[in-house]
Amino acid sequence: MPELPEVETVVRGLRLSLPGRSVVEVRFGKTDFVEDPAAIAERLPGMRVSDVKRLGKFICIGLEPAASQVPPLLKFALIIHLGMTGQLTVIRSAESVPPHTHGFFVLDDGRELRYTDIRRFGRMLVVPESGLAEFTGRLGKEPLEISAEEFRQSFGSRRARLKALLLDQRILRGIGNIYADESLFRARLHPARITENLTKKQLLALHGAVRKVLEEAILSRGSSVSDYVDSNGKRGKFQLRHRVYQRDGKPCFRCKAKIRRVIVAGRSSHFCPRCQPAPRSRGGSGKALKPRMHTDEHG
DNA sequence: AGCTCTTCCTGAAAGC
DNA sequence: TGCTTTCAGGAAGAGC
Repeated sequence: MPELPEVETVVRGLRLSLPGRSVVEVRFGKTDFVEDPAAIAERLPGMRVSDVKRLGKFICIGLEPAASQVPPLLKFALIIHLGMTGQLTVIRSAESVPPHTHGFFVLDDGRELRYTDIRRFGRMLVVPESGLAEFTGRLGKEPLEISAEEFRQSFGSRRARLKALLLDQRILRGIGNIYADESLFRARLHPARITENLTKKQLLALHGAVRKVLEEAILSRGSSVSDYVDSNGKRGKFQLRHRVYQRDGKPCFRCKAKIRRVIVAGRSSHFCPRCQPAPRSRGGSGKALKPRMHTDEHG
């Protein structure tokens, strides 16, 4: 599944191909993942790519009028979310088209940008440049940019489970199931722990673990667990370095205990029961925190 | 506020 | 063997 490291890898690849190129033609297959496909097909031809950015898990392709006599007031961005199985590739137009390819952006150099998405959980839309700030404002902080202090403020006083908060794009943008689980393992924190119960030290460990996991994954060009490929159609390698994700039943690399999988916050969550002790279970090395028997039901 | 359930969609895998 | 059911999951929305 494309998360921050995968999207970052795709964006870096697109940056080598797209800026300076103009869109000649747009075609769509199925369009149920596209917001206003007719407008996109009408507005993109003649536009030139100015830049490619990543906003969390969104890919943001900046477009400006290619003809110099047109006032550059009409800048906008094509924004794409890859969902679960989305792929964005740049390839010569003559190459064969894989199944489930539903978006074609023909470029002026004999190549085209293609969008392939088996399950069509992805999203595609255009946003005028004037609306980009609002779009970005709905998202949380970049995990690779947030400071330890900001991280502590965002997480410190919440009662939700750690896993739920890590996946919440309004708090941090870009983390998905893989990197949530991998970060929690490295911080030695159970996914179901209530965030406000964490010590300062634990929050700092989590902040560091998130950064480190994401940076390592980017260096490995992302995780290819199902359909993920980069803009050249190549798979990533970080799946070979996963320590808990989809390793249930296998021994923990650190302590040999069997990795377990449970549902937390509606998502399958993989963890080591020994390295990441469950909340309120006896067993942790004794901190002063005693689990409460009863809590008030309403809030 | 935060949890669970549902919806979207397809293909793989499990069940019968 | 072959058909049917279940599951997986990012995100958004409903309902509790």
